Amino acid sequence: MKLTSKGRYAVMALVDLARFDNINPVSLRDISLRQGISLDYLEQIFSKLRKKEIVQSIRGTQGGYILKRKAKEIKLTNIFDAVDEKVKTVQCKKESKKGCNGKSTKCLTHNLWDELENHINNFFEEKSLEDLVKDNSERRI
Amino acid sequence: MKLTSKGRYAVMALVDLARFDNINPVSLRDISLRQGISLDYLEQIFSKLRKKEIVQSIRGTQGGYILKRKAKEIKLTNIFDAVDEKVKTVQCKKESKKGCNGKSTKCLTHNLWDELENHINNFFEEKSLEDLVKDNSERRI
DNA sequence: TATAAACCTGAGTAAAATAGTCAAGTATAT
DNA sequence: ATATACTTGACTATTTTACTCAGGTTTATA
Ligand code: FES
Ligand code: FES
Repeated sequence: MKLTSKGRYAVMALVDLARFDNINPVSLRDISLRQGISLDYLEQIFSKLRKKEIVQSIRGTQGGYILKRKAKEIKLTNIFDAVDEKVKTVQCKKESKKGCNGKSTKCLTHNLWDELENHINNFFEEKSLEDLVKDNSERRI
Repeated sequence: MKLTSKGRYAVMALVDLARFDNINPVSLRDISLRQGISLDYLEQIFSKLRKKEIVQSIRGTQGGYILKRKAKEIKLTNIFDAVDEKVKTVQCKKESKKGCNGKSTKCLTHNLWDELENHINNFFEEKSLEDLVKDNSERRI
């Protein structure tokens, strides 16, 4: 079970962006330099974040990105959802009555993985971008 | 973030095995048929489980595997550890003072991922094989 | 109005991880 | 003897990841 770079970078970039929230748009180039993430890769990620209305883009010179919603209202779960970093523990289709083994009942471990999925998602639903920015500025004092 | 087949199968196979605990050794062939897991793959998995003393093998005809420890004392975390299904959220080496970005401080999200890792591992440390077997037999009543 | 900064889009690709298979054994109950 | 079942190690196809690359378009500003 591991976190992918895409998810990790998305959050990292947004924390960076959120720290300058509403002062100026932040260019991907700056984020790229500060956080050591490839610019081209960031563009892919921000394209998805924009489509899910987490950030807003401002084109042209002096352009960049700003948050579209308040940092408090952006949960980790929204970010992960936007970049397709999904938690997948069960093998079967949840809606189907069939199990992952192809049989007509769910497998011996289905409930367990379902519980695990909820356990992890709870964590993501609780954390907001604001929390992350705060945690970070506290560390710096 | 997803669970691999190896981890999923390891737990599934052990729940199957634990249900017959100490009556008879259970052959991998039987588990393979009941759970729909390739026999060859099961062999790989049980080789690891044996090395970590979670199961014990009995060779020859009528042979198979039995649990080496009590089901109550086998936690999910032990199983996952045995088959190298590890939870990996941070990118950097935890011991190192360097960050995942190559800089001399930890990145903006390091603490977050560390918390997440603990959150997930807590789940694995709480659940024992006994719990899983019970959950399952209850469902059947 | 020329220019450069910055966003935008889609395709392509190398490397890594996963999910197995395959082959050739050894041990033991019957 | 023989069939059942564990043991071991190598090998491979597929999928996923983590990017790169090549072209755009928009807009502030000199
Ligand atoms: S994971 Fe859902 S049936 Fe096995
Ligand atoms: S994950 Fe540890 S420094 Fe970034």
